[in-house]
This record gives sequence, structure tokens and C-alpha cells, in this order.
Amino acid sequence: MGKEITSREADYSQWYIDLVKKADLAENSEVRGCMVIKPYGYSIWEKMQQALDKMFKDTGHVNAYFPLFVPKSMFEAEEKNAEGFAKECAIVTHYRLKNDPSRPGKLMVDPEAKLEEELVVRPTSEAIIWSTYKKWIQSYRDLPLLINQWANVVRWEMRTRLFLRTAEFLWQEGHTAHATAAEAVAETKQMLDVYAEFAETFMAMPVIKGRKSEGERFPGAVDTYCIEAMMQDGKALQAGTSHFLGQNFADAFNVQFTNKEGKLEKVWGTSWGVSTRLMGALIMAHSDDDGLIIPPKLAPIHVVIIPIFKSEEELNKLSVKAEEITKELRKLGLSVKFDNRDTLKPGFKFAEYELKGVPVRIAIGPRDLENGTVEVARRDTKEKKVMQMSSIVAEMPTLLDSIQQTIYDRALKFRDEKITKVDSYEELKRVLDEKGGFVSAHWDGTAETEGRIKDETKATIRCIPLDSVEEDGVCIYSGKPSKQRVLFARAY
RNA sequence: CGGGGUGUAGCGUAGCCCGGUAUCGCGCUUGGUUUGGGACCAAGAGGUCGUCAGUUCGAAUCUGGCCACCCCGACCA
Repeated sequence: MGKEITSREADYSQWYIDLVKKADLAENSEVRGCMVIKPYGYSIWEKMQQALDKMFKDTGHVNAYFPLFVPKSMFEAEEKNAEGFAKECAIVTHYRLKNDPSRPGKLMVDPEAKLEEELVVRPTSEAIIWSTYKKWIQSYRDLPLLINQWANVVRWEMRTRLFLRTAEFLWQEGHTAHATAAEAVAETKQMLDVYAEFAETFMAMPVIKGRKSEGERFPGAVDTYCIEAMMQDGKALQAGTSHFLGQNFADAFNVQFTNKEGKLEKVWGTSWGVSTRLMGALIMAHSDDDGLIIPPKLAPIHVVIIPIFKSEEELNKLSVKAEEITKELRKLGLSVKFDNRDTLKPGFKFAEYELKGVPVRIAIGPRDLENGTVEVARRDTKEKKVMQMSSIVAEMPTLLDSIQQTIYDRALKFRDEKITKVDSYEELKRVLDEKGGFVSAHWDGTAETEGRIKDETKATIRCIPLDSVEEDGVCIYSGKPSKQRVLFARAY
């Protein structure tokens, strides 16, 4: 009884919502489009942050924090970027409330406290950051400037979904400035590699690195790179982006430096980000109808120990062993929970930790005490086996590695099976409808063709894969010559 | 922003057509029995029925307005 989850087959969208809510990751808040990230969900995000933050630091970046508010005139300085986000900006127009004379005890906006200039709540921080960089950069010796910030941003979305698209979300945004275009491009690609490595190593989620078409490019960027992941329902999900900004923001904010020859040059920029959307990706990449499956490297709890007992005396005996194991596992840096609650049956606990995606469960009962064994169950395969109590600690790191690998391999196999090559428009449509996934096809490179295919099939060009080989072909839509296949998919 | 739906205890719901002060399950509290895959018994606590107005002796129920949220679409990370 208790927490029933809609099956993926019955209603994938509802399955996702059930999982988020019932596994205590997040819930809808009183504010439309905004969510409360609950402790269990937040602890997964913290794991992601820790891993990413280390990778950023290892590649020479430092953290800083810039304001939530951006003056409207500053925001609109880079026109394409401003235009791109204009439709979804929250704006602060007043700075004070006052008592409402017509409704005792209630407040109203004080019309006399109107701001001289409206403040845009950042949908992204390029504007405020580049206007600051202008002050920080004078010489080539000030470059490169490699800064990241962890922050919240607001995009007033029409339709929201927990983690995948919320009006306010958490992310990191890296903003770098360089002396040369080549260096900025290298930075853009380096950070794309960092994201891909993070997705694959920590999230156990294979991704395709690629470049966005003009139509899908970040507003204000010269080039946008992305990592694209495949969800279990056959829809693609953009999991991270890295932008080569060219000199667009240097132009808009007049950011120049003196080079070695004493000449003024404009700086080159990049920006890159991943968000709490990764939580949605993590859930939809791996989980099943029984609940979450969290790769060990991101699991808030690695191992849960569940005692099976009839009496308090029995529990006490088991507790001694369980605490011994807990202590030893913790020495290895693992997060262990010993669930000794005496009001719930073991079966209930089993189901609960499966729902929450804890990678390993150890059950220990009177029989085990006699035999010196424990029952070990892994979440990814549901496999259970009896192991020697004496060796369980030593074997745990290997077991967790194996789980991490199995989850990745499974996702990779699924993803690879969901890539289909087609050579005609009819085939593209059929594959999208019947199989889903990525469809690899020739495209003539025009925004017009891309737009028409999008209108007719709801599929977009997810990316032009970086590792794709040049091959002569014809565009499946226009019949014009093409040198490369791109990936189409319906996407989140 | 269009189309649909729903607001009743912490959660999920019945009641609404046909007006008479709210049903059931889960959860919670207390006590007892249980515990190797989602326990059971008993006794309890918990409600401005989204909101405002109207009709009526009487409104969860009828009428009108408003609000909120969810789902589907367009737009988007």
C-alpha cells in the first residue's frame, strides 16, 4: 500500500511527476511555476554542484557572485540577447509597499515608490557581468578572466514542469573573457568536454556533443555547443550548453584591452551553464516503475542497512553488527543509513528505499547473525545475494563501481538503439512517430528547411554532432546537397 | 496565450443532478500484538467544503463573479 507510481508505459509524463513527488525530490510551491526542492532532491543537486565545482576549479576557474537585478538599459545593450529573453522577463518596477487605506491590515504597492529605471530579474547574467568586466579588464595581463557563479535565474515560462522547466531555477553560469578568438573557442569546447565528462562519469548518462544550428543558437552567441541526452520515452534533452560569444558582448559593453603591442583590442567571450534541469535528466535517464535509480556517484545515501527482528533484544544484537558495518563503510567515505525504526516492517522499508533509488540495500536478520552473512540487494538490477558479513565492507567499493557502470552501460545501449539513420523525409517522419529517439539525416543547412521540418514533425535539430564524419548526401527535405548528417529529435 | 479539468482534514477521495452542517481510505496520536518484500486490532485527534456575493428558514450542494492549481497545445534550458 502507500505510494503507487504510474507506470512509464501507462503515462510517461505522470510517471515522472509521481517520481519527483513521491521520492521527495521536489513539490509545487504556492508560487505558480516555481518549485520547492526538498532536502532529498537538494542533496542530489549538492552532489552535482560539488563534482562540477571541482571540475571548474581544476580548469582554472574561480567563483564569484553578481546581482540578481539588471537595470533595463544594461540588459538591452546586447540586442540579440535582450530580444531573445524579452518575452520571459520578470521586472521590478517599485521598491516599497504601504498600508492600503481601503483594506485595513493589507498592503499595496506604493505608487510613489516607482523606480527611475526598471530592474530586470536576470534570466541570465551576461549583461551585468560584461558591464562589470569592462571595469576589470584593461590589459592583456588581465586575461583570460575565468569566472563562474552559482545562482538562481528567472524565466517566466508559459508552461512549467518540475525540474525540467520552472520559472525560477538554480544553475551555474561560467563567463570568461579572452584575448583571442582561438582561445575563447578552446574554452568553449573545453567546458563542453567538462559537461560531457560530468554527465557520463557522475550521472552515468551518455551524451552527444554537438553544435547547434543557427535556429537553436543562444541569442547573442556566435556559436552554441551542447550536450544532448536521450530519455527513456525517446525524447531528447539538452543537458548543458557552452557558447562562443565572439565579441558581441565586448561590443555591447565596450570591453577592450591593450595588447602587447600597445594597441586596443576587443575581448572575446564565452559562457556556459547547466541547471537543475539535470535533475530531470537524471530521473528520466535511469529510473524505473519502482522508483528512482540514482548512480552511486550522486546518491545521497549509498547503502541502507535494514534490520529484520522480532524483539527489541534481537534488534539490539543486530544493531551491534549493523553499526560496526556502518562505521567501516563510512571510513571508506560512503554515506550509510541504518534504518532501525521499529514501527515499520522490512518490506515497507525495502519499497521506500527502492523508490528513493538508494544503490545498495543490506538486510540483516537473526539467520544472518548465526551464519555470519548479510543479504545484499542492488537497486539497478534488483539482484539479491547472500554475502559474508566479514567481506561486505571490502567488497562495497567494487559493488558500487559495478552499479555505476551497469547504469551507464544500460543507458548507453538504450541511447545507441535510439539513433536511426534515415535517407528520406518519409522515413524521418515514420521513425519519429514509431520509434522516437535521434534521427540522423542529411540537411541542407538552411534555417528555412529546419523550420519547415519543425512545423511539420515537431522535431528539431538537436545538434550537429562534433564527431560526425563528412559524407556526401542530399537533404532529406529539399534534395539539395549536404556534407553531413545532423540529429533530429522531439525534445524536452 | 488558447483548449480541457479540478478545488471537501497532511494526502487521495465520496457526497453535488434531487439543499437539512460532511463519507471512506492512507497518514497522524495512544495502547497492544507483529516484523526475511508495502502488518493487524482497539481507541482518538484533525474541516472557515478555494473565495466573494446572491437565492433560501437552511447552501459543500442552486445562481453569478473572482482566484488558484493541474493536464494538453503554442513558446522555451
